[in-house]
Amino acid sequence: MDNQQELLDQALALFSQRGYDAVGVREIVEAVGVTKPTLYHYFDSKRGLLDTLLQREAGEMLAQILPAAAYHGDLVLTLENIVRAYFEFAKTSSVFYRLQLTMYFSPPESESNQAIRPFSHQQQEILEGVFIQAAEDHGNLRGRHRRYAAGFLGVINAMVGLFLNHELELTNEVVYLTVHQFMHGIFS
Amino acid sequence: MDNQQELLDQALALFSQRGYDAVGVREIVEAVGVTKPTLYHYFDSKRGLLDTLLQREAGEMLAQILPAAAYHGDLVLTLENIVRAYFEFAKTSSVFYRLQLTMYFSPPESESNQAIRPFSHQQQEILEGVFIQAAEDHGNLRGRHRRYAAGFLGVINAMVGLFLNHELELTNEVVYLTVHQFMHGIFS
DNA sequence: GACAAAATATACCGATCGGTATAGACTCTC
DNA sequence: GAGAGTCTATACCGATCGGTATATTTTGTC
Repeated sequence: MDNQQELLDQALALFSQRGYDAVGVREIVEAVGVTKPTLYHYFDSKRGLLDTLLQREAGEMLAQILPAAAYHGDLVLTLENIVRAYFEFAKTSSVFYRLQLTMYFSPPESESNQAIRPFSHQQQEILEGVFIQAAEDHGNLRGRHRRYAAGFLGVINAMVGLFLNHELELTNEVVYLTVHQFMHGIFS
Repeated sequence: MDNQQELLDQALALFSQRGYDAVGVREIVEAVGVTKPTLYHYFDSKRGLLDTLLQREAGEMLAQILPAAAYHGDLVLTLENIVRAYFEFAKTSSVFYRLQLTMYFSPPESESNQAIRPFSHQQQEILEGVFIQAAEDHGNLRGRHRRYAAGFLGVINAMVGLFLNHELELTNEVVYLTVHQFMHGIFS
């Protein structure tokens, strides 16, 4: 009976399936069984709906990743916690994970990308922070935090991508293998 | 004076900037300075325009990557060649690289994703083939080719992503570092 | 220069787009 | 139970969507 939340839920499902631009507000309100003025009562615009949706979902995602990214001297442990947090979120919120991934890689001047950018930026800073802190203990990491953060997120998203296509299960073993490979390469 | 190629060029630029769904055919023909029937004379539909565009650009991309992915017993050398080929293509065709990346991560039921899928599949098979061949020489790689291919492409795209955001130059040093990290991890 | 074919333009199609003016229904407070 | 504020529906807006019927211009061939 909560039309506002139902609108967010259906918008999430539809955006994730076919994309923000390809889904009209008409389709969203019909999926919920309400009319357009109801949507525009809660959200000022289609873009406002997207922003509210992101605040809800991305907020939850960051809330799960942030504590996992606390570095306390053990880089391997921290990276494993991060990967586990990403995998867990991908498993419990796969629909949003897909949307977030799509938006991150959407064209730079698209509304999608502009809406996700603050969230992506926070994500990037969290990961970079880990490598910056770790560089205090391991000098040979210094100055490479940006590349490492981007590469690390790249492999995480690659694994989640396989999972979303049902080509991989996100087990604890994959967590270990992902971090181990990142730290020591594919030969060890 | 070649309207067909100009239409493809402008479509590429616009799709890459703002996305396939957000760009109307009207905008494309206006950018070229022709009218809609001209576009529909060369391409049956907007989707047909996209398909023709992909055939042209993705064909060229694969043509540059395929020879670099020839494995002749030296995995490090092959991976460096692959990374170099990707980086070179990203530098000379950054607009299409962005579009291709966007389409690869676009929603599974979107036209964008469906159009790029055959190309993505070829890409994936090329990379997996390298790791399958290399596993004949290095047994400990066996059975992991899918994860390795996905992860490797993940870091490549992460580096190109930094480049597209002007946060990284794709130098030969980055080629070496990317492959070295993949093979031996961040500590060595 | 006649003729066919390819290329392009004018003007239009129905459908959908995001968004809203207006009014009625529901809920809560006093 | 009167009034205020929230919520929702009917019905509509101008603009744009992808696409096309028709006609005209250009181009190449003989």
